[in-house]
Amino acid sequence: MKNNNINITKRERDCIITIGKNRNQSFPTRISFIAKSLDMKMPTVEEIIKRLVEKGLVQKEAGMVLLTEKGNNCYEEIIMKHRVMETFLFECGVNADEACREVSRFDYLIDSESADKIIEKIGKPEKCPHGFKIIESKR
Amino acid sequence: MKNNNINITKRERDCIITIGKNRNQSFPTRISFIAKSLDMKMPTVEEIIKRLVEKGLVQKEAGMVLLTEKGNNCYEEIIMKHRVMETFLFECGVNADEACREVSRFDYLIDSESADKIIEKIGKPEKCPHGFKIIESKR
DNA sequence: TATAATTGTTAGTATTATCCTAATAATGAA
DNA sequence: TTCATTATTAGGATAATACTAACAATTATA
Repeated sequence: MKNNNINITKRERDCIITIGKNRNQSFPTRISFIAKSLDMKMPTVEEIIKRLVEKGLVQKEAGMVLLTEKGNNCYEEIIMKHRVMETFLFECGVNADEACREVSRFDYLIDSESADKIIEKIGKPEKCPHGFKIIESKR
Repeated sequence: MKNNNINITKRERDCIITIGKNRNQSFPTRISFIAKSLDMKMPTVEEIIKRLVEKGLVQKEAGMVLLTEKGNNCYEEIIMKHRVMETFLFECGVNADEACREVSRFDYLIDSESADKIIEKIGKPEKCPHGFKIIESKR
């Protein structure tokens, strides 16, 4: 009730978002892809992924980086929190992609219980305002 | 426009809030007081304050820890962001002191420009919902 | 005032998260 | 098979957060 369900860091969040976004793509998610997406070097990504594996959120399979069920839940939660907050900011008059960038800094810090309550107030948006993709902010 | 005006860490934020909250109190703000308030040891606080002095947000005077003008502006900004977000969460049905605790995790990450826009939407609350004091969250 | 208690500071460490380069290993493509 | 890409490991570096121990300075009190 008081804290977030899963404790992750900003960069772990970024990696989860990158992997999750790429789930249903034709090409598999690889360390190199995540590194390119987030403008990081591969060993840096390797280390963050290592931690996510330890936390049971990610698994490696034949060179691919996949979300576990737990990781997928975590991803869905962050996306939900992100969209809800972003929609709110957008309705306040913040530019859509600016709102996206900004919310990326703290979406993962929002309580799930709070996010649920915000949803009741604001509705569950299926996508970012204006259809912008959720970005993994570069630090 | 894209980033926050001043770059501070979570703990720097906590210290600024503690000092700012104590500004007009009869007793001066000391390292020991901040340490007690935030449940940290004095050398830890000393180091964070050292960084805040380097950033021009805090100054030391006769054993007292004071906010500079810049530091005071920073404090006012965070408080504003905090209250506005907290009010929003409260209106969504989140318990007042829970909202306070939660918002303390990310208030300092909100853009000033966004906060201004939220204010136009939600009004400028003079105090937290239910009059709870803004707390410096314990990590 | 002398002593005790509280505060402040410095030194020295530790941990975690982020990052990197360089080297090597493995895999895939041509 | 050779080249290129990708993955991994090793080895560092830095910043933020935290601590204990030791000592200095200040304040309070007996």
